[in-house]
Amino acid sequence: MSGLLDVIQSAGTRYRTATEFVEATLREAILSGAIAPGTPLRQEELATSFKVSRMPIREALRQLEAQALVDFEPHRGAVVVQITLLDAMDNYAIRAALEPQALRLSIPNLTAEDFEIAEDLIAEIDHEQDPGRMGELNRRFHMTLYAQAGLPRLIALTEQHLASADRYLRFHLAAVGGDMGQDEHREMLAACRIGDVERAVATLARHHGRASEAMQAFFRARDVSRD
Amino acid sequence: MSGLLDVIQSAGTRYRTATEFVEATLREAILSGAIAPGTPLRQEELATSFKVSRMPIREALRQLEAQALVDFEPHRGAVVVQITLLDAMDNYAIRAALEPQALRLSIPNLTAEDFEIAEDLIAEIDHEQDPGRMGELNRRFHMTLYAQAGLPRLIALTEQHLASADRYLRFHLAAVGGDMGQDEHREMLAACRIGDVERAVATLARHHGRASEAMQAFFRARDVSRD
DNA sequence: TGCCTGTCGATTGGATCCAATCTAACAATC
DNA sequence: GATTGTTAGATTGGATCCAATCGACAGGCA
Repeated sequence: MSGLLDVIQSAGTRYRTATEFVEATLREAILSGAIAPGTPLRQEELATSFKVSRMPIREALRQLEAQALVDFEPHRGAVVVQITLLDAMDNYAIRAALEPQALRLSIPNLTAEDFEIAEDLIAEIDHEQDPGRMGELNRRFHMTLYAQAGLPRLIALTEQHLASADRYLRFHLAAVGGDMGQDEHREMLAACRIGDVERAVATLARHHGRASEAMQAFFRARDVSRD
Repeated sequence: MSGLLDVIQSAGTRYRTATEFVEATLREAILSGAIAPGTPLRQEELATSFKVSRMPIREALRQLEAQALVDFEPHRGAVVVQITLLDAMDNYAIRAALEPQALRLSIPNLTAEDFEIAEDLIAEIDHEQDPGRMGELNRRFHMTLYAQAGLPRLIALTEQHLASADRYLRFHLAAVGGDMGQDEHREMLAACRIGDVERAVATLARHHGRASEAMQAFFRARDVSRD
């Protein structure tokens, strides 16, 4: 371990084990696209660049496998899972199931502070140019509205799949022409404020449906196979 | 490895690595309740009983951690996650979100063969006494109706959480007095046969709602803390 | 030419070993 | 008697080592 934990600990978030650090870093890299889909993840290579042995790498890869971020083939190693239209649709379908549920349960518990945070995030998204940060702000806006659902596993699962959506962000933005759906964000927030669960959920469904259709048309138009 | 893989390969399902075998076996044991919630999973102990070294054990435990079946605490090891009312409600909420989505997408693709299989499973459940097998049959019935959704991740995630529900099966059966909700099963299947998506989904929602409420009342009545 | 086969390097799966940390029991102090 | 410090054993995290498997390529054969 030696020098690694020092670096880790000086970097803000504290990780208690090398495995945790490797897992979090790799996940972030995969979700952001820093490591391209299809890239083979050589254990020895990762070990030297993380300055640890292969063991924490392997444990981290197993966790990422369970999160469906890498494919494992015995004696052939791990590969970053591809992005296909099917995967994108799959992700949308899962989010379209989980997010309304989370929202429905959360709305009754949302506070004035939550509304303020959500309001600020909408404003930030308006002024943001960088696609990567836009994705993060979008994620935080949605999670703010879901966070009071009171069921930790539901919230974690929702966040995980919302984060996975970042992998499709480039395509998403291209598909919808840079429109993050701010109108729907505002309408959702307004509905949450007055406790109108049905309208909030319906707006969210429209949000998902519109994005999903745009993405589908986009992929169909320029064929998936590349990238 | 030596003697282990022989045993594995003669046991029906073939596992390609010891890690896979350990992971599947432990998950099964946790879900069925063979390993009680709260049990610490000592790596050395598991290693000797599986007749492998600690390494495949560790990788398997990491995967189970990502599936929220064990809790990991640095330098303290893995523990089978507890069963609480909150967890049960969490699981219901997730299933209540995922399963209608899977069903909705699957119904248009269901074939006559699927209906036959589902029909047979309903009959089998009628005549089954053993709670463990009843849980499995119930799971297979539901999955049969979801299996044609066409989205692999959605299906896998649904199955995973349906399987997790087995952990609450004992409580579930006690709560509903042994009634697996066969009336609703029959109504769902009938609706699927005639392609009535809305009625099928509504019946499923009733199925979930009834089970969830019974479980909640049951836990409340006899307090969660024990078991 | 085209196909099969065997060998070699690369890479992973698993075993063993060492270091770091936690738990628990016990001693010392107030 | 309760609390705190200390130390030994148990247990995990990580490193290193060895064995098994895969892919590519070269050579033999029809």
